[in-house]
Order: sequence, then structure tokens, then C-alpha cells
Amino acid sequence: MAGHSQPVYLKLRDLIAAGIIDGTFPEGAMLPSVRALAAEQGANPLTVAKAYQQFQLDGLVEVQRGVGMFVARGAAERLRRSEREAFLANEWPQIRARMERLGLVAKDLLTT
Amino acid sequence: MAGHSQPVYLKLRDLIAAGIIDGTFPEGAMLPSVRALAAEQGANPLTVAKAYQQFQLDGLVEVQRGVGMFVARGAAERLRRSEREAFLANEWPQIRARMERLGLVAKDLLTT
DNA sequence: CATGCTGTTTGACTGCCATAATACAGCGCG
DNA sequence: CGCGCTGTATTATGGCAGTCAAACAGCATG
Repeated sequence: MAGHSQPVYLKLRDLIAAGIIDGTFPEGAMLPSVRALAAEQGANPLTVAKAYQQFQLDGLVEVQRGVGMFVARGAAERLRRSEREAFLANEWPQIRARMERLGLVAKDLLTT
Repeated sequence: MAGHSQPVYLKLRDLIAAGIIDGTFPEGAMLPSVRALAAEQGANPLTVAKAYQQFQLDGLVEVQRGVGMFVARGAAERLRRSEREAFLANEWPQIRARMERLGLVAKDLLTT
């Protein structure tokens, strides 16, 4: 069964990223364990691990095998910065083009 | 080779939709043939057919078998309307939430 | 040292996407 | 009619992404 509009591991990734950025998971704190988050979100532990993996590679979370995963120093700031960069570079241009094609103006939507 | 961020048939679908909306394919005009568009875009005719199929079901293009496919009356307007609706209902809320989380403000993005 | 938590690896299965080759079916025009 | 264009259907193949189950490995604590 793999018929989702957005892959589960990406949703989890966003969930974790949001938690780090907004302080739900402060720097130095231990993140939810793979199995715990899996149970809570009704997903497979491996899928959760896959979500975490991206953060490890970027050094945003530090792993202590057998103990847990912890939010690295400066992770929130670094994460916000890189997400911003990625958003402005990749997503926003397409969004703007799409809006222009549809005759929508950002102004009208942001004043709500 | 099937490692695309966005499926080919969806890209083609967008390409056609854009053409209908912006008048590249005016109402009543014949659309590029399956084989022609396939050759032009370096894709498989079947994949192109799959892209067109969605429009047929919505009645936005009318098929004259053995002749070609033609842009239906009012297709541009209907298409723009439905795309707008879908955008505002599905994508825009997520975009707004994401922007808010990243601390991005309209002002930064409205610089044309 | 045994129990219970942690993360990690292996192997396999499924579905979607895309491709290819072929054949079929409808229409128009010389 | 026959040729050339149109869309459509069939079947088979390959690849990749997503998900999962089960076994493996490290650390802490009673």
C-alpha cells in the first residue's frame, strides 16, 4: 500500500523540522525515539528512521547509539535558514508563475 | 529511467493546461497530436495520451477519432476557474503555513 | 549480567511510472 | 480504394520509491 499524495517519511520529516524550529524540540533535547514516534503516528519504525536520517546527515541531530537522538546546537537557526533558502529558490518561483497564470495576485491573498 | 521529482505525464498535463489557458491553444483549435507531442517532448506516445486523457474526462478537449483533439468551448475559462479553486483550497493554505513557520513575510516576496 | 530501552541493518514485497513493439480503429483526401 | 494521418488498446518489460517485518547492535541501569 503506497498510494499517498505525499510520502509518509516526508510528512514525518516536516513534522520533526517544525518541532525543531518552533521549539517543541529545544536544542540539546532528546527527540522522540524511532519506535515511539512510529507508534504515535501509526507508521513503521523504519519509515521514521528514514525521516530522521536526513537530519543526521546534515548534522542537525546527533545520534548516541543505544541512547537516543538529540537536537544539535544551532539546529533551529540553521534549519530555518536552509528551509527559507530552499523555499525561495525552488518553490516560490513556481508558485508565482502558477499564480500569474491563474490570474491570482499575492497581495489579495496575503491581506486575508 | 523513472527517477523524476514530478511524473512526466503530469508535466505534460501542466504544459497543455498552460497552453489552453494562455491562448497558445485557442478554443476550437486542434491540439498537438499524441505522436507529435511525444516526439517534440521526447516522451512516449502512451505517456502523452495519458496526459490528454484527464482533459477528455473533464470535457475540456473533444476527440474526433481519426482526426484529432480539439479545445472545447469555454475550456480556458473553466480550466482557469477550477485550477484557481484547487490552488486556493489545497496548496495555498499549506504555503501560507509554511511561510509563517519560516518567518517569511509578503513584503519580501512581492518584489517583482 | 539481564532486561529494556535506544538506533541500524538486511531482505523482500508492492505499486506506480515509463517504455517498447504491435496491432487495431476512424477519418479525409487524392 | 489506398495512403497517411488521427486516437486507442494490448501486452510485456524495466526501474525506482515507499513500506514493512525481523533480526542485529549499542548503551544504561537495577
